[in-house]
Amino acid sequence: MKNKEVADILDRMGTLLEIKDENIFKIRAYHKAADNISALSEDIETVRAENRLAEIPGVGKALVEKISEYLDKGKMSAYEKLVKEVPETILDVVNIPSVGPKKAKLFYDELKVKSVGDLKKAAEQGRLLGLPGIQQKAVDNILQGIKVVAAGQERMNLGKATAVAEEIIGQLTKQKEVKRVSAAGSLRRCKETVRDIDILVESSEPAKTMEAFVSLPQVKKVNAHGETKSSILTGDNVQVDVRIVEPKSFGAALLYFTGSKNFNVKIRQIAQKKDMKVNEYGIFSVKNEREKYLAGKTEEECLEALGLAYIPPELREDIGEKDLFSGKKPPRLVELKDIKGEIHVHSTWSDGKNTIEEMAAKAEELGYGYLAISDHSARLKIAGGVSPEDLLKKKKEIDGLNKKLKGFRILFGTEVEIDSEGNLDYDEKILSGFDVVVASVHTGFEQPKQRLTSRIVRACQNKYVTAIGHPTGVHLGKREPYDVDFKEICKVAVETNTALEINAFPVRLDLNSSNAYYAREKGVKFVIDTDAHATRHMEYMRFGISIARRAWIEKSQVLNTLTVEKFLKAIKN
DNA sequence: GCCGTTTTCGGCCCGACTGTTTTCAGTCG
Repeated sequence: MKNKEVADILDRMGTLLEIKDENIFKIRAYHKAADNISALSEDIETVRAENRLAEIPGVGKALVEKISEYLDKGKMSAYEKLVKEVPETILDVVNIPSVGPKKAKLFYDELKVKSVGDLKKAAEQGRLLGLPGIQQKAVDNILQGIKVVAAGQERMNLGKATAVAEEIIGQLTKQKEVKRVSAAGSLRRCKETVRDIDILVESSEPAKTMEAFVSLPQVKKVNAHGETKSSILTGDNVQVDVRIVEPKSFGAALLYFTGSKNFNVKIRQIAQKKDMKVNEYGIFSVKNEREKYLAGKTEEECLEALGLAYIPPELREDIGEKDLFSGKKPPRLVELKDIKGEIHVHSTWSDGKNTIEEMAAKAEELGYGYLAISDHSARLKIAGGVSPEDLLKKKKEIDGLNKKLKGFRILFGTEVEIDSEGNLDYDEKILSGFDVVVASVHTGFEQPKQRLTSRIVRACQNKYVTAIGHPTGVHLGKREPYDVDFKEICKVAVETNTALEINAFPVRLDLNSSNAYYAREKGVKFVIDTDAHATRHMEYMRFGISIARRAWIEKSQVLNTLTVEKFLKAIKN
């Protein structure tokens, strides 16, 4: 998939054009096209092969040519030309907080600053001071910004972001004057990764609440501290922004700060057509030059004023949004309470921290009716893979526990290795003994696309394989997904009635939402699993649900929303 | 550079905070 590459190059061009002082709308066109391409659920090379590039929103004749050139030759002449005029390394300068295209241009024009290194030197030697609009404070901010970037302010996974946010929300909620608190931004949309955390607060005493926020124990640095907006950095460099709004604006602000950016643009365009205006304070009619407040207390009320049904935050992205703005009700997406069991958790039989009995007790506590204990197979020695002999003992333990349990069933499962040739780690006789088989790749990530794909395809074709575990192998912040022909895998998964897993473990979140969106369109069935290695991990199910919802997945498309009897009937064999 | 249910030309979403200024530009979301 070259989607990210293409999106990156267009984004870079947008920024370079801005440094060149080009037309702002041209610049925006580049960024917008980049946004839409990175959110694309299909492989852009496929789109190109089928001559459908122009169907991507924001991509017109000129960009079709540039993108095609890049995909064909691996180079884009317009980009090459641009970096001859403006050094590419200036993009890193623009990336420094408090430095944007304008300041980068100023430093380049006046001081020949071409890189972050140049900028650091110039700042330390006092050469920035005295340039138009630059005083000591600005220099300090730039030096601080360079430090933060150096410390690696990457995106964190949804699990970590949720934990940080919920702790702060908990503390803010304790304030007496605080009436309502909600996360907003990409966290509320449940994106797989989140850069910073947005929190919205309704308070009867804003100044007091803001003071409390910037004084929280986890605050390392206060970046901004105002009446309605403050921004802090936590000990581990997570940026948290809090905004305080009035009751009559809470819904409008929540809508606005939840985004996504493009979603907001569309909402405002709809408003304009109806002689209305949308901002974070409310929905207003603007007939005859007079503004009248129409709605703002809740998101529901705001969307209704615009003639729209409620749109869950997870759907407020570019993918699949087309129908949302017609006023039609979005589908009833899968919810956490629909989940009746899961089929991919580990126990002390392999590398899990808890016994089968403890895992089962946790599942019951979560309200499930069944749980498949799917330990690693023999070959994965590093994770304590279960030998064929031990499988018999494990089965016995499960049978014994099941006799004691009422209204709950432990299933005998495995997470079987798909080896480098696509063979499974247990033979057919052993495989036939399991209730469920999750087949996964844990080795040979670097193999060529063709080979990796055929390994997974072969696993799907095995009549005992229930599902493919974490199908793309991504490790957020560590490892890119492996190079597979996802289109082919979806096709075979449908043909063979093999489910694809949405792995809810926060560093995985695999399938991701755009892959899951594509798979759903192709008719793939899903299982949502936590891959828990300890009882508490089973609470990660919520993140898998979020990914499924972002992919527009409904209850009927998720096998583990079925009761155990129906589930076992629905899977292969 | 994109886009069109009044348009193939003339629009293109909106506001807070900061740091620099005496009214605003730049950055950020």
